[in-house]
Amino acid sequence: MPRAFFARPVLEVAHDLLGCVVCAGPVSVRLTEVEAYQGLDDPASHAFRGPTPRTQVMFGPPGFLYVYFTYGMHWCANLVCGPNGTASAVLLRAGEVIAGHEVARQRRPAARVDRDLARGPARLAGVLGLTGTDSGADLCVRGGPLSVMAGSTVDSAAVRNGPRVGIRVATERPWRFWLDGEPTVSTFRPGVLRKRTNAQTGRSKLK
DNA sequence: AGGACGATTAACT
DNA sequence: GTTAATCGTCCTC
Repeated sequence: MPRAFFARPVLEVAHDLLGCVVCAGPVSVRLTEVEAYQGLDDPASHAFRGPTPRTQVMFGPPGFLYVYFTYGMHWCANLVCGPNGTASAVLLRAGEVIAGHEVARQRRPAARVDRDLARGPARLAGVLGLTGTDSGADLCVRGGPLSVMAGSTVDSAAVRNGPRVGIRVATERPWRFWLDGEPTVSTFRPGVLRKRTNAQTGRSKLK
């Protein structure tokens, strides 16, 4: 896709990414579920507290890949969107593998059925073979680790949206988008609430 | 320098 | 339905 596709408001891009096809080597995935993160205006975004070495790519121009490591074992992939500097991105949450099944199964041996190959953000990044070394890659040049292409037309009436999965803040923002009835869409799960500790509140010691 | 937590998954009961 | 795995990142002191 041209950079102008990613340069639009992130909610618009998230909606339009459904049905698009992402390709990494021989593996192609048709996107069925994504989430929008609106940078500095979104407490749930990694970019909310300003740029860090990890999130620097989000603060650059749209059309680049942001890959992060989480839970000590998983990679997740985002596409940087919106006007330059807004630090917005779309998390690729799930999709249907439509080509390269053999390589996809090698990359994700734990998947028991093909439906599970790219069901969930870490599985999707895994099936695409993306890791931290791919973060910062340009999506709009040939030969990169990931390319995004238009898929078959999606009926806008099939697009649903609702709260994002697994987050503890900004839970009221309905910025998760998915295709109704797709078996690869992950089930909703609220963020796990944990008790705040003294160290986190910064109030452990008396003043 | 120390510690809490995570845009999750797989393997359990 | 529950929970362990596992470590980079970032906040706090």
